[in-house]
Amino acid sequence: MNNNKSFLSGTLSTLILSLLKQNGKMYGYEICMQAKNLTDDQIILTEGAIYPALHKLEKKGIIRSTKEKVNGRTRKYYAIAKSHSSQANEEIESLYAFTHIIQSLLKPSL
Amino acid sequence: MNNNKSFLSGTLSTLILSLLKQNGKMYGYEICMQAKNLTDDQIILTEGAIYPALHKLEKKGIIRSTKEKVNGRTRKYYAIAKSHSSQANEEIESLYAFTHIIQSLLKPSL
DNA sequence: TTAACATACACAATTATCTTATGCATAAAT
DNA sequence: ATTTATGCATAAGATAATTGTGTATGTTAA
Repeated sequence: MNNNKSFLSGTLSTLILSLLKQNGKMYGYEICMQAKNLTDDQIILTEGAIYPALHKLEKKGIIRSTKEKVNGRTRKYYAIAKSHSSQANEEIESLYAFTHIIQSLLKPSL
Repeated sequence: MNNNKSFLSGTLSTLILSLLKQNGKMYGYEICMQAKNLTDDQIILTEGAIYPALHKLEKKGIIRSTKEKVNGRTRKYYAIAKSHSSQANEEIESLYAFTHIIQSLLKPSL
């Protein structure tokens, strides 16, 4: 990813899991586009970041992939592995909680 | 830092700026302790992370340091450089906004 | 009294992660 | 015909954090 001064650094894989959870299955390019569109171009996930992240998550067994041919182009769909859905949920909740902690640090008065 | 699966990755220097802004001046150890205490041990800033981050911010001119001897121990106080306070504020606001974007991605229903 | 804990800074090796750039390939649009 | 969009992948380099270590002083408990 590239903007927001790279605040996203450690959050990419968890964001991916969150999007996969919400959509069931998605392919890499779709994840990039959805993040971009949902955040009004504020979060840009680059291919150089997203594909290695997906590969790593798959290697860990947290997500699994299936290939599909659509309009002559191959899509590689990813979905959260059933066996790891609770782990994924925990990670997502953990990131959500983290954002609140940061907010409380940044604006302790609120 | 070490817990939260390292979600803090790209946010450390901005968190430092935020704490410095709130407290006027602080020394490294104090920053670690305050982050730990304010977040109920949820955010642990390690020395290996905090000191390089402080040095980098100082090198960039965003913060400045002054040494003070307290109880025989030397403390190196840091404060936001007046010339860079607006830049620091922008960064803090940017991180704050970022946390909201992430939240909207994680829980689009809310 | 001495071992443990707290305070306080710093750095170095390793690992993790992201950026930037590039490459391949097909389809649609201009 | 060329650009734009779709779609995956990898490699080099930069950035940044983890983990471990080192130095040093003050306090507290066994």
